[in-house]
Amino acid sequence: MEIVVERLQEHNIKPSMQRIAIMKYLMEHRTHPTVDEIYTALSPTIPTLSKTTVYNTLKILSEQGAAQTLTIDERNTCYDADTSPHAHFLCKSCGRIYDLPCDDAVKKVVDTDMDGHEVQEIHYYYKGICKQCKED
Amino acid sequence: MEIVVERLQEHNIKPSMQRIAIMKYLMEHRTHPTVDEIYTALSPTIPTLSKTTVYNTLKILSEQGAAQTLTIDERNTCYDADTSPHAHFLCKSCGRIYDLPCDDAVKKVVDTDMDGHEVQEIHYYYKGICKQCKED
DNA sequence: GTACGTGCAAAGAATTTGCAGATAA
DNA sequence: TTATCTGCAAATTCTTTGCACGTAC
Repeated sequence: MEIVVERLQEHNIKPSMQRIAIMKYLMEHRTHPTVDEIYTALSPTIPTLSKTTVYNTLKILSEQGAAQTLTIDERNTCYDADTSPHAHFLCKSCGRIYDLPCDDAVKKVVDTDMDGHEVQEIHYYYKGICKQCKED
Repeated sequence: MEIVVERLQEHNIKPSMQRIAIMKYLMEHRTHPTVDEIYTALSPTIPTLSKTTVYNTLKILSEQGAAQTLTIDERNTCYDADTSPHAHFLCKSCGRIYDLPCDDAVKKVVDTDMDGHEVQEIHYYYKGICKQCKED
């Protein structure tokens, strides 16, 4: 619990009850949930929670660097508490998003071929059929 | 003109007047336009054009591999006639999307660390401030 | 004639906004 | 107090759907 509060404070976010719950959910569920998934999961525990607050909170978390916004899924925006450089794989069949290690060679690209642009965010997305779905 | 028709046919898309116009626009404007930009640009020339047709056509182009769907911009989906492997840079200030060469080392990743997943699409997105905006 | 393409209007879904009440330093 | 946070409802925006008409082979 305390680690969640610290995480918020490290990123200059005042730890309200709702924000703690949302940050905590993101840290414990590395499934890259959508706004709706988070809302649905927390609603029973926090009956007064509104979707607006989930939207607001995720926006702040993302802006302050406490979470990452993923646009890999065209339908819904997803969120990830892991802000370290890593790639994502979206399975077109089951919809799951997997984390993938980000090769060092890949990171190097940023320092080289950027034509003078200043890079603040890196998103590596792969899409296809995941191992599990291929086996079925 | 003929090259546009060929491009459609190569991807098993019947070349209607609207489809040719949209494919042509994409091939001549490498600015990664949105549905709205394409619609607005072509409307004067094709007064009866509907946005539904633009949506339909871009969906087909993307499904058939004649164009690429980009989700780098959280607000709008963008389209790119260049389907060869290359990365994209989105400037958070001016909103422009730049093409970037895709390092060979990057492509290699697909064959190695994929945990058995079958990759069908690769999207490399970078975000930040572009050279031009930094100079202003 | 039959299958396909187009475009209007309506529906649907995701997200944002305005604002009033609740909360906290 | 004084800022900020929350949550409802309404508005907005993007995209899809249903359907009738048009077109082409």
